[in-house]
Amino acid sequence: MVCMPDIYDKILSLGKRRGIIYPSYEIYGGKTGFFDYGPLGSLLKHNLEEAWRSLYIIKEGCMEVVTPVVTPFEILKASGHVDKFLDVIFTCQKCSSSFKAPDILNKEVTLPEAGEAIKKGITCPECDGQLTAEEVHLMFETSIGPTKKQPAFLRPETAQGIFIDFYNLYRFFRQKLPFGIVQVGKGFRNEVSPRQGIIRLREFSMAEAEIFFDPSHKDHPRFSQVKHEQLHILPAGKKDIKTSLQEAIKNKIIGNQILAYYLAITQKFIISAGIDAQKIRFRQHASTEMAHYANECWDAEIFTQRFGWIECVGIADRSAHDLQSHMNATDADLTAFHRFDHPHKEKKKLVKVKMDELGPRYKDKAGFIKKQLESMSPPKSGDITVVLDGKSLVIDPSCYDIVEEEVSLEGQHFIPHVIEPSHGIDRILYCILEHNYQEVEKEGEMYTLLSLPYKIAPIPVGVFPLINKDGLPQVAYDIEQSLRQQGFLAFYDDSGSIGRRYARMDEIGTPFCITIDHQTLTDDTVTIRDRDTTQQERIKKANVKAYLDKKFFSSEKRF
RNA sequence: GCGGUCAUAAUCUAGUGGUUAGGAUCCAAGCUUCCCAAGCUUGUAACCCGGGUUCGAAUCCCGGUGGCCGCACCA
Repeated sequence: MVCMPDIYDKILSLGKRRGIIYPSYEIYGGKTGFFDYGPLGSLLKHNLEEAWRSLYIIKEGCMEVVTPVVTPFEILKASGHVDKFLDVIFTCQKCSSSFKAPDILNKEVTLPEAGEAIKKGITCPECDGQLTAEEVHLMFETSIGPTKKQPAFLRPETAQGIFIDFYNLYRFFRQKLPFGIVQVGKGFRNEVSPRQGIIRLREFSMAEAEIFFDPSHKDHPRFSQVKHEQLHILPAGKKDIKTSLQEAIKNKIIGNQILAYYLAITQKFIISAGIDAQKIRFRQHASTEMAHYANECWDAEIFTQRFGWIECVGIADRSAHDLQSHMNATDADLTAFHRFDHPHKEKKKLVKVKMDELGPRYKDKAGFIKKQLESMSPPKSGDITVVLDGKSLVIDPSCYDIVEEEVSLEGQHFIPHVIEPSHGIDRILYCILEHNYQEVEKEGEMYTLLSLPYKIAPIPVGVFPLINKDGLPQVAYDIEQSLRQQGFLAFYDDSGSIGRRYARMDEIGTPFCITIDHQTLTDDTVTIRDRDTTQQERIKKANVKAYLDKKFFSSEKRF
């Protein structure tokens, strides 16, 4: 296909030229699926992640944790990743082609089953050669310990670290639901053959939130604030529609309010981060494509020129899957406790053990017998038998009383459910660049501008002397330093014409440029230029900080 | 993984076997410059890697690596 460089190429080119992104390991020829963030890219990514934290931690009240990347085998075994992130493939001995086993056998198979199929005479569909079966992981394998190696993986998602800590976190939140935990960090997937450049990475950054709640209360307290939000949604197997969240809930298109609430704030977040509101849709996963841990999942998809709709945020109802899995695998209690409004009282017959009789008679077995007696409901009449060392044993009635007591049940334990909004930071970042990349014609020349939201822009303000004499550079330099001391990453530049300096700043999305001219020397005023309008205002030097504070705080695209 | 296609400086590119690989942009130094990529001078900087054919290879052949497209895979 012959094509002009599309916007993806332009962004990669700009990114490389201006220190936003570089292909990793470039001087060694590069490695597919890995990208470096350069100086400005790091600032950009940091700003995006901070904006996300500002939303989830400050506004939504979640708390952040940091857990390891290296994850022992058994955790991902319990969570289902070891079994589900595994492909069984056939490799031909003769022509070395590889095939996914299910493609050839038309069903999911285990490795031994694939081996059986070979014994039964399955051969290479290309050349009829002898096949071997093997498993390939989509997780990066590693091991813990230099000598006695324990198998481990680099995490495929940050979420598991949160689930593992549930017991501690529930106590931190003083045993009250709902609460949310977030984590921002790296995840890894050893893609077979990553394409799509920065869109499909083997090592990527994600920002995940796990919202724990009582499944009998799937209402969200702030749902009413978002219920009129309009979303472009694409329900599984249906046509896409524009609808309000309220309608979507009413028509049972979205399963519950909590899920719907996070769809709404996801949309608000990505728009405020600079995504074009017209290029967002929420697509529901069909049951066949859902990850093993989810029972309802919506992807926020963002439209890009080269790749079309790409999944940038996955919002999944993970139900009790993960906590249940880790409970099954360990003895940990990962339940929450729901206190009834009024204790449930009921009369109950109980076995009361008399230890002064039982103890001397059964010695060291007495404790074990006591446990059994107390946990059983007493028979209406006759002897009570317990099982000791595999044998039935009749317990003498003198060892216990049967009493009727009123017991009060204060509440019950349950496994919290989880809604998970999971953001692909790198993908969102690319989409932000694409949606804010503008080429305008300026006096016959192509002029490049990144119209980034103020808080995302890597450099918030440039400071220039109009010309390099009469002491203007020193004044500009002092202002730059002063802004830096006050928390603004100001950038001093005195090279080239003033227009070129504005252009350089526009190209990396710097919202404001301060210029020092001769008037500054007489009345302490400076000009401050707006990136989007190119209009200038003249303000007092002393008011620069306040001016910027106000602009950055009242920006439409703030968080 | 299979097939197609491509690979020249930070970026975009010219270069059909023959001098010192050409241009533009960017970048840097200097001059100039009272507000939007102006101009002048100077400078840094490239043939993806490995073999082969040839007197001679950026150019032709083979292999590898990487990008892109299609299929497959993944969500």
